[in-house]
Amino acid sequence: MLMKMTGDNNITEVARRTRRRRTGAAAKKPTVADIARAAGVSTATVSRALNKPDAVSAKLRNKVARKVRELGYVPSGAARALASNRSFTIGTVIPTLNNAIFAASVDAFEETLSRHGYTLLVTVSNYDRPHEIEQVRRLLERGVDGLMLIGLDHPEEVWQMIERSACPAVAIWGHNDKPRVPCIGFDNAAAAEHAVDHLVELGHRRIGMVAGLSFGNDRARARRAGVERALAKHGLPVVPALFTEKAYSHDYGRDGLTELLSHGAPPTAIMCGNDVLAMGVMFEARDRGIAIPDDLSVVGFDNLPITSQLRPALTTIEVPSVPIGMASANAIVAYLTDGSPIQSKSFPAPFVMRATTQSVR
Amino acid sequence: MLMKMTGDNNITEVARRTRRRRTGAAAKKPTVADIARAAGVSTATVSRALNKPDAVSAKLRNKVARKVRELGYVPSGAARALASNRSFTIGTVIPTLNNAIFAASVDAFEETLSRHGYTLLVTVSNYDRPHEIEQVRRLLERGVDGLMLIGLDHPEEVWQMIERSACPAVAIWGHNDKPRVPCIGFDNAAAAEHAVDHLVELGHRRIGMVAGLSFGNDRARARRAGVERALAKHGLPVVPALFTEKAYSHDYGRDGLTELLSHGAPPTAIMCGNDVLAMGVMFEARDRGIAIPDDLSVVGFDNLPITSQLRPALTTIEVPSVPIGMASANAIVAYLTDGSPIQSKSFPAPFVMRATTQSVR
DNA sequence: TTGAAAGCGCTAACAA
DNA sequence: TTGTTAGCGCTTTCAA
Repeated sequence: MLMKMTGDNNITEVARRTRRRRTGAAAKKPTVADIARAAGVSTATVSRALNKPDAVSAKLRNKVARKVRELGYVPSGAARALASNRSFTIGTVIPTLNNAIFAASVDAFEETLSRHGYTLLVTVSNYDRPHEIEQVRRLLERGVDGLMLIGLDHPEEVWQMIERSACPAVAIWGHNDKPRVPCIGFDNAAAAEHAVDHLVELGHRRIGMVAGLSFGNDRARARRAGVERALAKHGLPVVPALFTEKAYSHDYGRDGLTELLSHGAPPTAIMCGNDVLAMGVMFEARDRGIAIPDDLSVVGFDNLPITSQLRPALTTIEVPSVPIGMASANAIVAYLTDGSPIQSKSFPAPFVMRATTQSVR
Repeated sequence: MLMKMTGDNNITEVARRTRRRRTGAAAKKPTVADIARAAGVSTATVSRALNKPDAVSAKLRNKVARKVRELGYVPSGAARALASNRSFTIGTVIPTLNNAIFAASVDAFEETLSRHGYTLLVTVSNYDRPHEIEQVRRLLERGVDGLMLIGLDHPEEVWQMIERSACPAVAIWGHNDKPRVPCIGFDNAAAAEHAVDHLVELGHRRIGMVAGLSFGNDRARARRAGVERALAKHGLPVVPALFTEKAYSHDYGRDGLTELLSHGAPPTAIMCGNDVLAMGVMFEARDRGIAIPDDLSVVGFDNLPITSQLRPALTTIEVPSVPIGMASANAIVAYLTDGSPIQSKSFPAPFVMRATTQSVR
């Protein structure tokens, strides 16, 4: 501390040292300036060598590359984001990761993003709307370049924040003619409707449903609506007592069956809002000695891997979660790369006929 | 463009306008300076009002808050990170989200982080080591404040990057006396060993294993090691033909059983590396008419929700994935908040005895 | 193809 | 308690 320096430098140096102390005395991480100095070029050249190599002569490019390696230089994402207004980061808020179908989509989404140099910021809402608003706000603060949301059912505040921030967004899993943001998904209602058509063809007339919770969940609602639409189409009654909504677990599925069975004229076929509920129904039926599909037909939704292993194997609907994840990531990246507008898209959700459905006896 | 201005201002203004055009002509997002001006205070006061409200008089605090709302101000995470050297972002690289157990941990991890104002950056390695290195590098570039890794088996480069960057890290799911970074998990080997003890107690002498792939996977390796250790302890032979490693799917589990069955003296009990493999074994046994547990005992690992619903219900080992996720998030946050060192911790992994194990007949 | 230099928006040291 | 101001490390004009 005894060295002499000019006033200005002194202040600068003190500040610099103070900062360093905070970081932990030790390693001063190299910056572009350090690389530039070591390579005998300007910081602009270093930046260019790193980001648009073609704009730099091979000689300098190599020299820079060598120094980067030698000094163990790691660019600062924050500085880069601040200067370029791009974070190479995409945000998402999903209800929960603890659901095989969401996880598969997110997995595919991340993988695709990663391939293009983007990192995924994951946030979960727990199906809580205020919390979702908060999460979107935070993602926007973090400066994400794009946003992915599950479904089309979001608080107005969410849409507004997205619009104000001009952040490109895509909603997945849903399907709608005039969504607030482009939507890459499939037609939940049509898929459910088609399954019921099949049941009706088999001769079922008393068809019930153990649906997923529809509040704030447009997919669950669409599936239920599809069932009701099909019933109406076939001139069948929608018996309220034969429709119940349950949270996502095997046990709730069991409860669902118990509930429908308590009706004077129980259903001969049950459409379920998802495979987990359908499995719950199957388990409860098994424990009650109700034979599936002889006494009762059951249809699931999602086509989880295990459903094909059960006996009887579950008839269900395949959800294109991986294609959706990939397509939405690609759409966002394309938009960010060359401005191609994000197009809504609907994937097919094939009906998977297996062994839990049979002609009514 | 006909207005006059001084040389210096001119340059500045042009640059400013150019930037703005890139962003999309329209909305000039407000900055601290705008808020400061509107509220008639300094930028420092705005910053303080936002970050450490107690350091600002109630009057100014309110004034600032009002202007923030009025102008729709959203702080820039990048600028904040650059200036403060903190991103309030934690990174993780997991093998895949498409695995109920990881997903549950990550879900709990994120939730806990979120509660403390942190956002989770998720990255997946797909069990690919070079890719994992790349992902860690990217997370570090993004300036994460902390890192969460699955297991203790990582490329040397990963450890080095973590050390060089002085980024606090925690490994989860594993257990080891001298891990490279603190480890919050459970003793996979001991849990597996305990399960085998149980099998031996039931009189089993020919015990096989359908293990998970152990390459680059210390958990799978530990589970296998635990089984071998238990066998040795009881003076039982480790028959190589009775040990096989399989990837994560029901079908591979089926293959595993087929393989062990081809041995002259097939096992009377099979320990599995995870529940999915165990279910595969059960399904294959069912299809072959092998009665579980009468003809064959089976033990899984993970205690997936569905295992309790199967008949017979699967005997397995409970993995504390949610506690692990929460504890590791809390540990990182505590470190970041007040420097409390991250302590390794091992949770119990209880043996869940159900109906797939029985005395050898 | 290269360099000089002006910011990007914020925080924090220091002075008042 | 508040204001001034110097950066944080990078990108991107603009000029050469």
